[in-house]
Amino acid sequence: MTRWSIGDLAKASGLTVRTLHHYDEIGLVVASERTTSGHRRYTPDDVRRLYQVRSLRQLGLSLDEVRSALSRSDSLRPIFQAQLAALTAQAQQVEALRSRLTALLDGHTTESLLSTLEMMSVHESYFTADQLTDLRSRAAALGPEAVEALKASWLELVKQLRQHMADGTPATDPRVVELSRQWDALGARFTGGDAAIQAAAQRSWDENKASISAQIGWPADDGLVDYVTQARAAQ
Amino acid sequence: MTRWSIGDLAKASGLTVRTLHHYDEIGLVVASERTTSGHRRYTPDDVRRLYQVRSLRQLGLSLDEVRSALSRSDSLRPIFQAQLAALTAQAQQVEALRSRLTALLDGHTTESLLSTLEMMSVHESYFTADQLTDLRSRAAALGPEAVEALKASWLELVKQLRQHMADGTPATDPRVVELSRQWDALGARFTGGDAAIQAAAQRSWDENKASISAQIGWPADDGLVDYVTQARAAQ
DNA sequence: GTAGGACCTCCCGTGGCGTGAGGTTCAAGC
DNA sequence: GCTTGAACCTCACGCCACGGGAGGTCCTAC
Repeated sequence: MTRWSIGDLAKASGLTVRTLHHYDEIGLVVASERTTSGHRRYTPDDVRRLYQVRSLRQLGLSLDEVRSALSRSDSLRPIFQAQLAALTAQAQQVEALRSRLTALLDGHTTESLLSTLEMMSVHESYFTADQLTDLRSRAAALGPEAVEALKASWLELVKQLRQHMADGTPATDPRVVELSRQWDALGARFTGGDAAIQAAAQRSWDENKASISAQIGWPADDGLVDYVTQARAAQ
Repeated sequence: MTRWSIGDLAKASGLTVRTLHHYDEIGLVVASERTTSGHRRYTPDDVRRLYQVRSLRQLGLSLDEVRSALSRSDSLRPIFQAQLAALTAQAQQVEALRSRLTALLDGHTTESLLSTLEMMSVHESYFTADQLTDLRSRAAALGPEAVEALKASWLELVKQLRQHMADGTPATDPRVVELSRQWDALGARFTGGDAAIQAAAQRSWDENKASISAQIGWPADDGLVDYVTQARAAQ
């Protein structure tokens, strides 16, 4: 029995009949012989080739890569090296995702998960990767409680400012100017005083008012930012 | 401007117009409004949803997973945990592939790459993962030179046995019996004397004679194994 | 009023097969 | 020799997350 039927070969190799059909279709592993009625007969050479294909596939190569790897044996080493580089990159990406997920799961309540994600997502459109790394490391350096404290101060600040707005206090009022100074100081704690990051935040703000408003809990287009801008001018 | 055109939203979010079309088609992020002529108008709520989708996608979730994640916020945590588990598994697989590739690239000449792979592949059909780990750690413990020395002894043994076969020496001849004892001893060095591994090897042998023959460099069906089996019976 | 960019829908293509449908052939038991 | 059920054959559509193009309409700025 030196010829294999497709079913026996499928069992022996652990692949499916459909997969062998597919390899035959695309000419990757073709049954060298056929019975008169058209049934595939795999020769030992075909079987050898199939096992080579299977092992290369198990290393994560695409069928096209497998094909060219088998076409000339001297192309194996560069292909392997490329594959190793690709796998290394993939490993890094997977690790990055994993750490983000673990951080999210560890540090947040269920309700805050989505809004946190949304903020991250929005921000990533406007900050460069380096800037984000910066922001994150700063947040990490401060520690989670400090970050929470900052957020609380922020909300308190916003509350007072809106109260002044509602009261009709002019933006040039010393109390408002003082609040705007605190606003900027708080912002600097987040941005590290980096002008580029502040500019990116400003740009993000200008272009995303509407969509950001909901997630931070107060209407974004009620003129608060403009009010602070005016007050800042009077500093 | 509280409504976004699809092009502007694409630019702002970093996605393509086609992607937004796709999300609209499958009902994941639908533009709540249309102009009279049919152009999509995204409301702030739509934009918010899009950013949520984008952030969940960046964590590696499928569109279906994103959909169910957004349907009920309490499903976020389990979904994240599942995703984390999947990513962990993926990271392990990628690492396993990477180490296999590095080992291959470090330890083998170009010509031996393919046949090594093929043998690995064939063996993996017949050994369990644990048994393979066993085999590999034993090979690692012996060190590469020792493994090469074993292979050389093996080839020498085979050479002598085939000579005896060609000469017509009966399998019960003491010299042949001694050689069969060495054969088993060598095998034990590989298998660690594990009966299950030896049985798996035997099964692999029985079912793969033809395909194995080429890679180990001598015809597999010339009766050598049967000859040794007879000799072993006379031990 | 006209150019050209933005938008619309429809539809085929990707990779690596899974999963039938509908028909032929093989192998084992009577 | 005959029957049956398993194995095999060839289409051919489906998946996932869109990419890309055709062919047509609409909007906006000059």
